[in-house]
Amino acid sequence: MPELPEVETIRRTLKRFILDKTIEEIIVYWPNIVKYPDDVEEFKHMLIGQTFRDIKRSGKFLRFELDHHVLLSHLRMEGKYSVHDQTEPLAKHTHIIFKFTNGEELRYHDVRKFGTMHVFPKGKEFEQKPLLQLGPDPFEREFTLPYFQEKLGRTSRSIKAALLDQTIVAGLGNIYVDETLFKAGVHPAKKANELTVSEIKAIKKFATITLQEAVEQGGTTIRSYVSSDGEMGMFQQELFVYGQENEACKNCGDLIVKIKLAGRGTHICTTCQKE
DNA sequence: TTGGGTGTTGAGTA
DNA sequence: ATACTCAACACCCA
Repeated sequence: MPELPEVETIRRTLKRFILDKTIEEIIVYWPNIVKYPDDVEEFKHMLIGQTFRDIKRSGKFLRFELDHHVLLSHLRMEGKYSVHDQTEPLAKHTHIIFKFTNGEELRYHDVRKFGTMHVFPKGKEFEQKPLLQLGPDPFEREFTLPYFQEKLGRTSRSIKAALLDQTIVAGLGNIYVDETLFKAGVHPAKKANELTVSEIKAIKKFATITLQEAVEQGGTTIRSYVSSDGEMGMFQQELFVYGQENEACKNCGDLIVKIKLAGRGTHICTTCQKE
């Protein structure tokens, strides 16, 4: 569920709770979440005794920086972090616990168990999967018009599929791709390499604006997303097309329709977004 | 009741 | 290279 704005909100709220906290013990109830190292005991060994120094973000990945290692965490559809006193009862679907030396603990909760974690020595995290192939997010300096033009010009896939491709631009998911393409007035089925320069400029501009505004609103809560202090996002009030099927387009009044594209539910106004 | 859909992504196939 | 299906898993709703 979380896309860039939700991950960024989680990053900011979680920082307040875990910086300078030291890991004393780790409990893993669902080992499949730990992708690297493949041995869970080694995963624990690399982190125990270390202190959280910072939390950063790359696209939809959280990067927990400790003294000597970095924990990469991808929330996929339903991953959540929260901090509790160790005496509080565990919620259902809590799969990994990082116990601190101060009696608190960081809990990873994930109803669908799709989330992933990787641990690498500090500085090595960008040299291998999963960050190696990740493109820049719209807030990074590398996300320039020439870069974006070059990437889009090299694929005949739909612009929807291209924007969901995290190696081209990181951080957009199904909600923000649909919102971006609506605001840019581009039909999601249009082939990426057939877009005009002005369409590419509009997509770039509205992707950045939409993500920025969603960060300012604390993300989008559709069903289950809450940040690490339990707060819901507010950006769902600002959605133009996502989840708005059979509602009137806020721009022209025609009905928003939902189609299937790139394997995903896709929301469009067929008047504002011509093929 | 049950099957299809869900804010993600990777693998396998043609 | 791309598109399509399936997989991981649990829950919700028509």
